[in-house]
Amino acid sequence: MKTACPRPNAYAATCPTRLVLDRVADKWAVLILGSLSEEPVRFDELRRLIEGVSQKMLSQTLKSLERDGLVSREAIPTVPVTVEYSITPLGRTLSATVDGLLIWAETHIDQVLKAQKQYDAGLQRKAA
Amino acid sequence: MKTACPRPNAYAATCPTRLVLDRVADKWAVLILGSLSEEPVRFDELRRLIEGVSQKMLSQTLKSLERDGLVSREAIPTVPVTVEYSITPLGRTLSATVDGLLIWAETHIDQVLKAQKQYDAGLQRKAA
DNA sequence: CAGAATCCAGCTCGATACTG
DNA sequence: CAGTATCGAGCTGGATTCTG
Repeated sequence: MKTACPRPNAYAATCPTRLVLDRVADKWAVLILGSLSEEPVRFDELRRLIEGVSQKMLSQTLKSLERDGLVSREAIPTVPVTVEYSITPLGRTLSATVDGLLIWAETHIDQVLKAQKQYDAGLQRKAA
Repeated sequence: MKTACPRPNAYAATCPTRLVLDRVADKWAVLILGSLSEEPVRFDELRRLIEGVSQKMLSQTLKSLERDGLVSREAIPTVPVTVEYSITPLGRTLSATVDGLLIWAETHIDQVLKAQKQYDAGLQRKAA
């Protein structure tokens, strides 16, 4: 707890750490960042790439990401308009950090699943 | 994309990576894990420590964390009962990973805030 | 193609009250 | 102290429809 914005109680509405956490907590945001890691992608392409997004959530999330400076938007004046989204350098550093989490998930999911089974089994016995 | 559970499209309901992400996305879960990092803490103590939790969310989140094997619960048979929650080794590895995110937040929040200002300023001009 | 706007079903979460 | 149970307001997000 030696940082300017103290953890773990950095969640007061006034504290901006919360803002970042909320962003990462957003399923679609993480997915979008990942999809843009290799190259710029168009709106509709993203829609197909990210299975299950509604166009509302896609548009909404892209707008937030752009506002946060994590993604940049470029409208190319073709007919009809083409819009390319790409990840910014800032977004890339965040993405790298999030990757740490994904790796944790992949390497520890077995333990989590096992713990769940044991827990549920314990409840079974009590119920009986 | 060389992992067993492919990213970024690891979000299908069947894919357990999602489960972990959802856990991390949970504000209270992160806060609880942080609060337990030093030593075991009792329920009511947690309630005071974590400003703004309802006892419902605290109880609910603790239960999930316990089920996932991230937190362990020990009931001490005093009168009235005392219950101590502590972080497990598994929970500690997750917490360490999440810390990376918190550090990112602290070191980059300035850039994010600045980007937001610029974005909002841009909208202003259009509206005018 | 790239969105904006509207409508509403469902789930989350806080508040409140009660229990062992 | 350590919870559980219930209820309702509010927000989230999907489906649908429409525009430049």
